[in-house]
Amino acid sequence: MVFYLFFLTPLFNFVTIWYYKHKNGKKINKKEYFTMIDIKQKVADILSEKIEGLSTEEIYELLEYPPNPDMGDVALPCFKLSRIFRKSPVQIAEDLMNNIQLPDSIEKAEAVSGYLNFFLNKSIFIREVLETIINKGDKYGSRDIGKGKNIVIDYSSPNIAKPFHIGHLRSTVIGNSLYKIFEFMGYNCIGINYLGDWGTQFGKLIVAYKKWGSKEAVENGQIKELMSLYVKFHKEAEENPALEDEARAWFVKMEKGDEEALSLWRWFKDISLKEFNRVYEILGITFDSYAGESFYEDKMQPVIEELKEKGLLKESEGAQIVDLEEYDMPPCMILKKDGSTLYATRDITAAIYRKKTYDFEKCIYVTGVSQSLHFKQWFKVIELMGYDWADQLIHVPFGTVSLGGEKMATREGKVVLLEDILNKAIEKTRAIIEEKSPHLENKDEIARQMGVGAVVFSDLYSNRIKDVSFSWDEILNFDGETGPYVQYTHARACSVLRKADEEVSLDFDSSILSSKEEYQLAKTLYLFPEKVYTAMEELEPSIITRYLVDLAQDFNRFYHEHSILVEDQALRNARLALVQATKITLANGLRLIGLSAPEQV
RNA sequence: GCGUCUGUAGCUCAGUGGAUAGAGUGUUCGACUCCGACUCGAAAGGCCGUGGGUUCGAAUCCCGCCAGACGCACCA
Repeated sequence: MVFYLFFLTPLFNFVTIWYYKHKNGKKINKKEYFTMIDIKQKVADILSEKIEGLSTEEIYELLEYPPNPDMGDVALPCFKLSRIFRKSPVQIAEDLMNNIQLPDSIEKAEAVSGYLNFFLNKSIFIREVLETIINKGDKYGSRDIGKGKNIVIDYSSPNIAKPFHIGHLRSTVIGNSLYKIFEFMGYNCIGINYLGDWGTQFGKLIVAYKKWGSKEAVENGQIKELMSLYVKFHKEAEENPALEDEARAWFVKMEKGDEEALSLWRWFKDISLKEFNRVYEILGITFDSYAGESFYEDKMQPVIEELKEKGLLKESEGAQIVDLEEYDMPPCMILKKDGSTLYATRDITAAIYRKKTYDFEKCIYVTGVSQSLHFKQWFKVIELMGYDWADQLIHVPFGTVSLGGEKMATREGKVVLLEDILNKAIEKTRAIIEEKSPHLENKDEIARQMGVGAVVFSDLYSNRIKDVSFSWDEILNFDGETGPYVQYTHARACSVLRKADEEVSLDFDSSILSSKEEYQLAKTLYLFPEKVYTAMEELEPSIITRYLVDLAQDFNRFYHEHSILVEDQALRNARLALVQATKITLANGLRLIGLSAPEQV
């Protein structure tokens, strides 16, 4: 699927351009054409006339961006062509250079040791890029490839009765970013917070509460009291394993509808939700559905029947399993020997329900990498049930968060609460604002946006599969490649535009923007749609995070080297357009990773 | 033991089979009468874990080994 989408990109552009060119037999609409600029496409079109035996799409795939600006803007490595044409790559590059006819938009082509390097006409390129961005505004980088298609994203999904700690942040922010990215690509997204509100851990909590807790203590201590009961349970259970059986028995009672068990469960759930919602509010994250595990309690029986009917269920050591030995996997357990259900039972049920309800094109699960096998197993069960949409289920794993080298474990009480981190980050930002911009309006809101931004950005900074070691110093560091740096850069661009106090006009002379900083900035701006697309394809928000740092750096270099609000009106107009385009792109990118883009900080 | 993932500058990390492997941070040295210095520039810093293989070409693909993380039936 990934390969398929990748292959489609150039085709999509090609077809779209063709469509615009031929629409109603009229000349193409300039504005529409500019929204589709694709410099590789331009080069591929030129080359395809001279290279026989390769389609435009194949040539497109060969093209790359040179590592160094001195080598041009787009390059064709001729080594692979060498075999087809039985000529040396050097020769091919030179022959092509001498034969191709360059349009105005390409200044020159140079053959250099087996590469054919194309140099764009800078002025035309900058004009096209800036016009595109300013015309499209907050749609710059968006597509409509997902039009009419649904994508379910299952993320955050904290366990009730456990505190929301730094480990939960990753699922929340990665999922939230994927939601925004797919939405930007035209998909209709359904964000589901699959709350862990069912299962044996409630049995444990009930046992602990009845033995060592009290109504008063829970009402006063809220989730912290629940957590300490949970921790105490595991401590005691080490000495007295019979407690585990008691806990399982209480869960069986829950599944059988025992009123005492259920009312305690509801109470614990309410307490937890209050806490979670407070954190989501600080983060500024919402969900379309909070259908947690308990939602599927009355829907599992038919699925178990279905597994039985399809001959997949097998008894083993008293439990009901689906044997996956044939696929080199341990069995997928469906029912425990006491007849109660498990995680996999609910996941399978939920997937079937979601397919029926949302008719998704993809259903994405954002969870820790430690659950990889679990997903592999039950995805296989769905396939064995004969559902051809099994390949639409996608597990998006992320690395483990550790605490000073040790794994965080709620059971042992070793956690850093997310709310504490967010509040500290906000506090720190607030202090900086107080010092640097004491006259700022709504300081509290800006402090929240930037403090949260710092934490979220740092979580989305590396490839999601990497393990992270939590450190207060790192998460509260606002220097270098951080959220505040990018947000600050955006605010700075806004500030210049405010000072200019004039409409940014599209009527500017792009040939004035001739410095290397200006050209480099335009090139980076150009890359944004491609980066967003890759981030979607690879389900990897860090691609956008990285890009934003590059863009902010390029802008700051430009800003440092050149004055924008100069007397020369033509130069001023052109540079303001560049600033406006940067502002738009930074804001769009920040939005896609779930950060605010305040205009003043 | 088996399986999955990770290993790149002192540290944290980027890096589509292609040209001289890049940022940030830390260290050293610089730049503010100037649009917001939470900024910018320069220097130093690399057997890309290791040994083979494939290829015109490998940090990138394949195999072995080493190190670490995470899994491997009644938790989620």
